[in-house]
Amino acid sequence: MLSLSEENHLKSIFHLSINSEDGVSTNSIAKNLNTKASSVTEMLKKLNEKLLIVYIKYYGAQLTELGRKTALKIIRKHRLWEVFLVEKLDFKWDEVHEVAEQLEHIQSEKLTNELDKFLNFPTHDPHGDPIPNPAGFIKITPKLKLSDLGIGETGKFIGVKDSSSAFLKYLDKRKISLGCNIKVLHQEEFDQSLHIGLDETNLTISIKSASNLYITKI
Amino acid sequence: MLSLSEENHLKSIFHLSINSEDGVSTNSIAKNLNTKASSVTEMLKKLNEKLLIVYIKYYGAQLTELGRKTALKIIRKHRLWEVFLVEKLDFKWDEVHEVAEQLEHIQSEKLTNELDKFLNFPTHDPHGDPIPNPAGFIKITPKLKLSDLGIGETGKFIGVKDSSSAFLKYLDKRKISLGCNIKVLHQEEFDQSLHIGLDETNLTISIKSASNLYITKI
DNA sequence: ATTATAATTTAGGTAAGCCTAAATTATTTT
DNA sequence: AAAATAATTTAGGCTTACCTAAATTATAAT
Repeated sequence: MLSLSEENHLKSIFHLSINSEDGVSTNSIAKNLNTKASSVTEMLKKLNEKLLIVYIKYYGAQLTELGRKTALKIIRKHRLWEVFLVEKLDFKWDEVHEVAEQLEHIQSEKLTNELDKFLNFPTHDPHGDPIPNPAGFIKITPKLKLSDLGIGETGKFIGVKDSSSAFLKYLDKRKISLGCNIKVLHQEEFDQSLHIGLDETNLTISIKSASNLYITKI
Repeated sequence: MLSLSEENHLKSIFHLSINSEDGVSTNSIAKNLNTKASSVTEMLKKLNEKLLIVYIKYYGAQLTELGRKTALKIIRKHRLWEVFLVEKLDFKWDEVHEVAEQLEHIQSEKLTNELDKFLNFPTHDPHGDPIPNPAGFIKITPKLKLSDLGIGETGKFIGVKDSSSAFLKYLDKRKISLGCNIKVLHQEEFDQSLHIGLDETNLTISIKSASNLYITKI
């Protein structure tokens, strides 16, 4: 069983290593977790001992396969709880993070898997990030935005890039809600705005808005 | 903000002071929390400093009004999560405690209140214990058992006393489920068993089973 | 290639929350 | 009421997870 701090360090290393081959630096972890580099060094030694990372002095940390799986199990919980908060408890997308940061540390496989079932096995969280399976497996696919679709293509709305409350209100007003299917009907030439079909209705949104919407192709 | 350990001590004192006027003893808390008396003494000093309890050396601890409200807010969360686990995630009544012990420490008033709403403002947890309101107010009523009802009276099934899996299976088989209404139709003289009405059906249960079912009168 | 700067680690300290063992106070027994 | 026993507190240690400041190593600049 890992401590809260150990779990947070693992998660941080996972996120920071997404876009880089080599070791995650002590400083970047410290910045990410709002602690000091010396505290991180200490923890890296411990995680190395526990075979969760490979830590080389002055070089940085890399997750082992075990560490990666462990991180992804925490991330799985985080993202499932986010879905729960938004879909069942009417949280806004920008309100979920702080609470999910706490909920992700609850230890109970049964809880996680029952929650998954209750939510109907969602594939993505409200920010469009994929949810790992129970074994900590994840398919990393580049995030697709609505603006990436061609004319005539349809996508399922799975998340937002910018979750400012202004943007969320904008979506609410237009009845664009998580999970709905959006078809790109036409693109204006002069400002690239998109005409889209949504359930029974059609509407127009700016290219800026469209590039804020994450989708999966259907 | 209280630490996990502070919260657990408060809760423990609350539960241990239910049936006694005077101070809760150091030893009883230690036993309850699986720690040592010396650790408890330390904590009692701290909680006393924080005005959550009144602690008198060699006498024991009593909750202040603030401490009581604080304890009840934690208990509110515990019981709401228990309802969630049983009603939404198909946990059995005897599986919920360990997980609820973790969930009760999540800090977010919004979360607690939205959960309450989502569960439709339940009044009792699956063990028949009342759920405090958001301000930490609780109406303590003696637990009523089905066996306490008179002939012709109806009660709503709100919890079980013994939550052994044998008993839970017994209830499942007879389709006696949380929240259903039970009317006492008749009592056999020779073994005190009860004939009860339940939705469309009638059935007979032993007096022992009846005294295991908590109800509220309707 | 030195030197300056930045990143990292080490050394040593602190607070929380636990522990054991010894000392103290309360309670019960005789 | 004194002695024995039980409960409680105090004293002193330990571990985890932080911290600051100093020392060390890596990297960039001249």
